[in-house]
Amino acid sequence: MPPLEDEQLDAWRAFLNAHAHVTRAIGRDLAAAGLPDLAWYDLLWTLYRAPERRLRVNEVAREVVLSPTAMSRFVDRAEAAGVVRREPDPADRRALQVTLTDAGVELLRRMWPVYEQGIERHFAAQLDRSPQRLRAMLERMAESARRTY
Amino acid sequence: MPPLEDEQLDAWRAFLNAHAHVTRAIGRDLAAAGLPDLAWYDLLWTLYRAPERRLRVNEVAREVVLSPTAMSRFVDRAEAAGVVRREPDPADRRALQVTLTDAGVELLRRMWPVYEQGIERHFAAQLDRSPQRLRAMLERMAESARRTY
DNA sequence: CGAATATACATGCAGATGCATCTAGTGCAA
DNA sequence: TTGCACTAGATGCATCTGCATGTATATTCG
Repeated sequence: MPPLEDEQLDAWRAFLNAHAHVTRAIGRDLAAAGLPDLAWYDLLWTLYRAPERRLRVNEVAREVVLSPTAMSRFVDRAEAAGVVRREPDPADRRALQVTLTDAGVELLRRMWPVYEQGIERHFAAQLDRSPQRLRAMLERMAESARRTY
Repeated sequence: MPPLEDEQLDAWRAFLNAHAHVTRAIGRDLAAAGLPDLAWYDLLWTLYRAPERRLRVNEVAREVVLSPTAMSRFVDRAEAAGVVRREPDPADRRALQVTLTDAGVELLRRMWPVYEQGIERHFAAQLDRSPQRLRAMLERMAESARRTY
């Protein structure tokens, strides 16, 4: 492996910084609008786009990159808030399917404008003209890191 | 503000994913080597490169994007571990300077090979040929988000 | 100068996380 | 079919976080 160059290291630090600042800024925007955090959007949206709008707990966990433990409790909270529901999985009695409720879809809709504006202002507005290239690069990174599990 | 396009949104999700997976992978590598988390490296390194290797608590917090509360307690732990020390700031008696101990420098040195390899494998190896351009973009993002404080 | 305001850091409290562990249910294999 | 390793998910515990607040010091301005 070639040694790490200063420019690459600088890019890495910029990566960490950009993530921290942008997610914080969006989190603040959501909180200011009386809405839950970004993580809630991720959970709800992941279910929304899933086939039949339902996924098993561990599947959602993988999608949003949360440990099964954290997801189990996250679903507790989301269920208590009425935005998702746990239902038995007919195909496997160990498993539970998490499904989106109407209130969940509704929350998703309320969050989107605020979230969208945050992504737009802090992220998309700074992109070059080829978001695909960036996306491909980021996906290679995630893939590389995921493989080491 | 132009509406958010699908490609931009895809890039955003890839960004969140890449960050989550890569930092987790590096965290695991460090843990497997019996070393503390990435955040420790950030703290120590920030002090290491600071003028005179010392910064006030809130200054370090800003550098590594941690709330002052979190940093206060992080410094507690780091001090208990003997890698940093709190010293009164002669210029302001409210403030405390955090300084690196020899053991801190030593830990930094032990962590670097593992950390470097993680950055190299999961991040740098996936970069295009112009890390500067990516870096500039990421810095614009951080800057944009920071401004909204 | 002295009062009001602002800043640096610490801390009580209420969440939220990961790890190890537990329970229940699956599936393969002898 | 029964026994055993494996998987899905929940939970106790220790740890870490943010918010609101507290204490001490600095600064500003009438």
